[in-house]
Amino acid sequence: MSYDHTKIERKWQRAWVKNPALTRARTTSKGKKIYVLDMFPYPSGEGLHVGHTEGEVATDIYSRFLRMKGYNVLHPMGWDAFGLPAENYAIKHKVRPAKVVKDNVANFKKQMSAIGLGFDWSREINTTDPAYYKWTQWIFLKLFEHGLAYEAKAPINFCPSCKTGLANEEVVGDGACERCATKVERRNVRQWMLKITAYAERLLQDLDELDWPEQLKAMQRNWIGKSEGAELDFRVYHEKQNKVLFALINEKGETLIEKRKGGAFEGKWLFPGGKIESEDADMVQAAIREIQEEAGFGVKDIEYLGFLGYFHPTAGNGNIPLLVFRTKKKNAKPSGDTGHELKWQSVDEVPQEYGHDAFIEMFRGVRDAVRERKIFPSSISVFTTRVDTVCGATYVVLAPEHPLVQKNILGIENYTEVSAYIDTAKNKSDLERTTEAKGKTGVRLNGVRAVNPATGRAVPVFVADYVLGGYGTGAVMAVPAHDERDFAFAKAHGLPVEEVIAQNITSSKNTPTDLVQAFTDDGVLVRSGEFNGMTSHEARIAITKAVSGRSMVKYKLHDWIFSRQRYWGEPIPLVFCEHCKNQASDSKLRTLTKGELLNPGWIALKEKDMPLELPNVKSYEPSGTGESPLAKIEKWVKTKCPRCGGSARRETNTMPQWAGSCWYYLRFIDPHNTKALVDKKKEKYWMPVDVYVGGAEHAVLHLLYARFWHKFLYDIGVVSQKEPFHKLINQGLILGPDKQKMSKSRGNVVNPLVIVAQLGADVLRMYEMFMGPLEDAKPWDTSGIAGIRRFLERTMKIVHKSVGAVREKPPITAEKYSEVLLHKTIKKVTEDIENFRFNTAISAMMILLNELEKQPPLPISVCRALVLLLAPFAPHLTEEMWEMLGGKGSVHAQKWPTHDKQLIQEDEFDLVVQVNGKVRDVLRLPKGITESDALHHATDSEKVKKFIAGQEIKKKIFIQDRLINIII
RNA sequence: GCCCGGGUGGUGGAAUGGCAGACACGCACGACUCAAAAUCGUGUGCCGCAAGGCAUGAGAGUUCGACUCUCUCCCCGGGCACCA
Repeated sequence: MSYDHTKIERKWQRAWVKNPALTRARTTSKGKKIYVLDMFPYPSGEGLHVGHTEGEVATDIYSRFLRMKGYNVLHPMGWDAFGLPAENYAIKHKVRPAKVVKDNVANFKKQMSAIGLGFDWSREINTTDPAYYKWTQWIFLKLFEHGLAYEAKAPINFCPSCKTGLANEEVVGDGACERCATKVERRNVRQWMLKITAYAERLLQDLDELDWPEQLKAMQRNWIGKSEGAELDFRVYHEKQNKVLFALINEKGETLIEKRKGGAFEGKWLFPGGKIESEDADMVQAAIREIQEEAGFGVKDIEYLGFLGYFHPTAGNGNIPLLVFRTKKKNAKPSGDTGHELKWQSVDEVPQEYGHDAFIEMFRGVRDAVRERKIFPSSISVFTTRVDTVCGATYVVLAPEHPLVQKNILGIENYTEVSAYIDTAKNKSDLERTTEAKGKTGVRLNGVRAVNPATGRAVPVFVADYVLGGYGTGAVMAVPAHDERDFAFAKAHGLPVEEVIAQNITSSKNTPTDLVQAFTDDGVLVRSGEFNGMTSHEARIAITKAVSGRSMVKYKLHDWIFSRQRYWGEPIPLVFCEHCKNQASDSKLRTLTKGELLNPGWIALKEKDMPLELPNVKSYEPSGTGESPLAKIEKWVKTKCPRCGGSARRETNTMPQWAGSCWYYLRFIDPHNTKALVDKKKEKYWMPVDVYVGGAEHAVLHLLYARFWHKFLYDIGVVSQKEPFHKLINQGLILGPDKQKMSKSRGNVVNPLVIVAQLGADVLRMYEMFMGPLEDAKPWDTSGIAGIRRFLERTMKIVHKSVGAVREKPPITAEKYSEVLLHKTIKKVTEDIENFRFNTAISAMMILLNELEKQPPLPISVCRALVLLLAPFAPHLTEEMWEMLGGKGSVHAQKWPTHDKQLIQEDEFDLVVQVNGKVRDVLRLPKGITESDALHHATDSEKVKKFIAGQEIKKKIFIQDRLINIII
């Protein structure tokens, strides 16, 4: 009896095509469901390799097993086919990307079928199919409508090779493109962003409920990067400053002035207060007092906005900061007891000839500055997680990107030097910033001082690129004694290091010594005035309150850069309408969505006009200018505004590859629905995905993005669950035979079809599972594959022999021992499959076969049980054997065998006899034996006697039906 | 540097705190064969003739008993990396 795998596999694969119901999910919403999902592949030109198939074989085994157990199993497959490789291939070979995708998909499907993967092909989806991406665009429209999509022109990661912007998550290692490993550049490109940060807390919290690998959860937590702390304000001032100018504006942003009556200023237009001089370090408070006195406003009527910069109202007067205040009073009129009647007016109404021209110009500028948000706070907000260390803050550092150093509004005396430093920092690549991490550069802002809010001490201010512009407030209070980075900077620049946290109370009595490194743990406060003796934890609360700090939570997570300047992606369904932007008056605003208000001029297409299909273009070549190839198709770009009907231009950026995979698991549930993304009832039945299998490389990409979209869909009532994927399993990488990651460029790719041709699909499947735990990384090594082939051949042989024997004479009853082992194996294999421990399931079947082979021929019932156990693993061969055994229908439509609990209840057990913890004998004894009987048997044993002879038994440990340990 | 994993024969890997090395590969020997392959059988952690001893990266600890729990260290893999 030879095992002609090619013949058998062809035969059964054909049979399955004729009977697709075998692997289809039932379209009912009744019965226990299980949704088993693989991360759907990108159909690359190279086809599948053995690494891809590992996870798919695992889910196939699991699904086949569950179907036999009677579950309604959904196990679909589809294609994540948008993205650069197809587009690049299309450019190179001058073919349409859609054609490339079609060919590759056909190849993938062929390969999968050859391996015997039983997907429910009636639910096949493709992200590049307009009928599919209609709904991807629909979700985008919903995100836009809810104000979660916004346009921004910001420095982003740009891959010069892929010629497109990338998300932060797509930049790996030391600043390389995730796809092509090219170093990314910082570029200012207009982008669409998705507000994933709005979901940061929920994305973090809900991780706890998920049955995911800890490693993966840790990666997401790390990426979200939550830290709790507080923002503290450090007032800044110029060393030589004891004067301020200030302006008062009303709610419309008009600068208010007054015309004085009586006195020396009779008939003159003046600014309230105008200029004050004070020795008070807190000039804002001084100014507020002045306004109150002059105008009689209460403190609550005045709001401090910030300061505008330094001015020279008259030649030779030096730098005087201009502070801006706003009154919340409608029609503000002073009722001050100043003896003269005041009339407040906007500076614009003042005839030029009445005022001091320079003053009028300057104060007119206030309105524009407020409108354009060019008002700067005269304090630096810093974010810290260590408020307890604030008394040790001996300087303040700004990031080069900090707005306060972008222009010299602080009156920095060495501004030339400072701006040169900022330019250098900007031009540094991420790599340079990282590799230079140890040596901390920076420049002091001469003339500028900041006030430590806890100590009142004035400290110097620096700009340094070890402070990141994109995190927190872009400014830090530096506590060299208790932060490693600040310590390094302080040492490099000769700045004082002052300890304020001691390990414990006793060490706090010590005088400060020269630290060799920062002490970064929590401890007890010292040299912190009234806070001395508090623990770090207590102090954080007390100090935050005392200095009016704002408790704050920050995340490392940034919003998702969502647009790509490439062709092969979903078009973003928005148009830009100049008309709608300009006529956005109050009454019309009501018809605009949140998204349209947030992004003036951008108008959403109507749902009924989805999908917005990708037009055909002559060239897919990216321009590299930040424009997508779509921009060149004037006919497509020029369109009508769906809101006002006027002329408008389409958005020409496309969505990133991740968009389609953010929700595909929902479409599998209801793939042909034209009315909705997914039917609510079906969604409720099938979701969540019970088991999701795929690689860990998607930890902070697909898996984070999909969770984000899912939560949004939950919020708008499209889905019923907070999380999409309940249990997640990362199959380990299968490395090439050289123990390197399999890749085309390394030339170490193993094509599964080669194994299929040589040894058969069933052998390939079982060997991949037998290599080790699914989650472990392992190099591909075929040296052990013969063992699997032999196992299948032997199984076939024993079945054949038994069938033949039955024809000649009546079946022989199995030996009792074999029957017990059979049922133990049924139990073991069942439990192992349930826990994705396929390697030990296979070894259990091998043990059974080894035993059964000792006494062939076997009764047909035993053969059948063996074949059923093996069916999920070796679907082709077991069909063949099932037929040989006269089974009705497909083996995969049979009921999974159950074990006989009574039968495997043994009445004897192996008592392990230990002397002083060392095993000396093993005795076969009846279960339930008492301690004294067990001891009696144990001490009777010759092997044991040798070790206890003539010695007193001091102690004995007896574990029922297991072990006795005699201590002498 | 930080956060996760992991370290068991020649190899892949098994072991609810209770017989370490299941199962498989490889290897050795034997059977079959003129011979070889295939197949089947036996053996196979290390030291030792044996009795026995030693062994799960190293060292300590908890325990009657530790691959398993705790601590320190070393090594390998993955992730993050000036995130205040």
